[in-house]
Amino acid sequence: MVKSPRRKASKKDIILQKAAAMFREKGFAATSMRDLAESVGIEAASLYNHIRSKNEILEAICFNVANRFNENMEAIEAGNGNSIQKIETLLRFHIRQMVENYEEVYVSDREWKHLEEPYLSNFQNQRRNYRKRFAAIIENGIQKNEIKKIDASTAVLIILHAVSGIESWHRSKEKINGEELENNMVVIMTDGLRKTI
Amino acid sequence: MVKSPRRKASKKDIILQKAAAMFREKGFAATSMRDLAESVGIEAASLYNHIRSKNEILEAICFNVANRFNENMEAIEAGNGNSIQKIETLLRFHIRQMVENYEEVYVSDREWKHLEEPYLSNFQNQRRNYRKRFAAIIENGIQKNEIKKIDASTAVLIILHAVSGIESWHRSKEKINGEELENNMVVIMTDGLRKTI
DNA sequence: CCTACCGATCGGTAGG
DNA sequence: CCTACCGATCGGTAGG
Repeated sequence: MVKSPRRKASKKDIILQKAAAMFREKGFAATSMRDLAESVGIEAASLYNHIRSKNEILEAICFNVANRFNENMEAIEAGNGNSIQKIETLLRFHIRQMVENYEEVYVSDREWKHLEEPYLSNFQNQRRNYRKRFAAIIENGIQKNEIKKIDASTAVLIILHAVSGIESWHRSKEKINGEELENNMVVIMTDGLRKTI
Repeated sequence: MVKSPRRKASKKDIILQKAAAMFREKGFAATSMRDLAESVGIEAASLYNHIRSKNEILEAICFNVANRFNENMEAIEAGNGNSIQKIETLLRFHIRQMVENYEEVYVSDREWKHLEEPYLSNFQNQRRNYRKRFAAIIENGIQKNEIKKIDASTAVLIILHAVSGIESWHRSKEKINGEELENNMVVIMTDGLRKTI
């Protein structure tokens, strides 16, 4: 799903994919290598022919996701459009990532605390950097009078966390349509709840 | 902090408080009873004179929080005010709980998956019920033409998750003032980002 | 509240 | 990729 097309999923890919599903469901610490091995269909010891350690799996998941978001941020920064349009594009990207790829994204968002140094610091820095760049877009919009005078960091916080809550949806029976969800969120975030007309 | 005044904090209270801090920091599964005992200042075996099991601690934290939120919801449902006012009151309650009591609230929000049956189902039911009641307030506002026609469940999702992200704030050096944070969030959620005048 | 200890399970390795 | 196994650590109990 995340991998480039044409290439077949290797055993390592399968392990990462199953691991993301289990880490999301039970959490990193509560998932044992024996659990994971069973879901892959091999013995626990055999996992170590494909990965070096349990932590390496988490690193692969977290940095895969981080790279994807960073690339998208660069594209948006370089693109045209006013600040509201940029925020809308970012918002739609986040939502789509959450819907299409939600196990990886969810794990990266909630389980990164279990990374070990130096990966932990590296990841935290990337996170901080991403939020700053997001806030800079909002601040730019405020200066240009496209966005009302709110605290940019608070707005970033709200947007990022609002989107990361999509999981509760994803598994609901209603199975809200992805596009409809996107549009609803965009309206609420950009225009608020209150009826103005 | 949560306890009724006048009564001194018992050893059990101290254990629950330290546990909330550690569960938030490292996660439930990654916190050992030996870790917890050390932070309380006794041996691991001695914890069991005050609590029955590790899971009982999590139960106490989660249901304490759930009860507080349910009581507040009842008060708001029974009170007067239009739908926007009710939502604003709910929002402010959530934010305040998160700021003043955030270790307990955070743990209840992120670690409840580690509850065991029958507590797990009980907690999930209360959660679902709470969200339905929140959505009902929004739907009522839509009918009365106070709120624009958005999907009420999506709005609840956004609001609840936006607020639960406050933790990243709480520990930031900026130490944003609680009241200022509240006002910023209320404006963004009710009026959106776009400048309308 | 402590010392001493239990069986179970953990992440990971040796050797083939 | 498996069998066999390691030392460490886990939640929890017995007995005082």
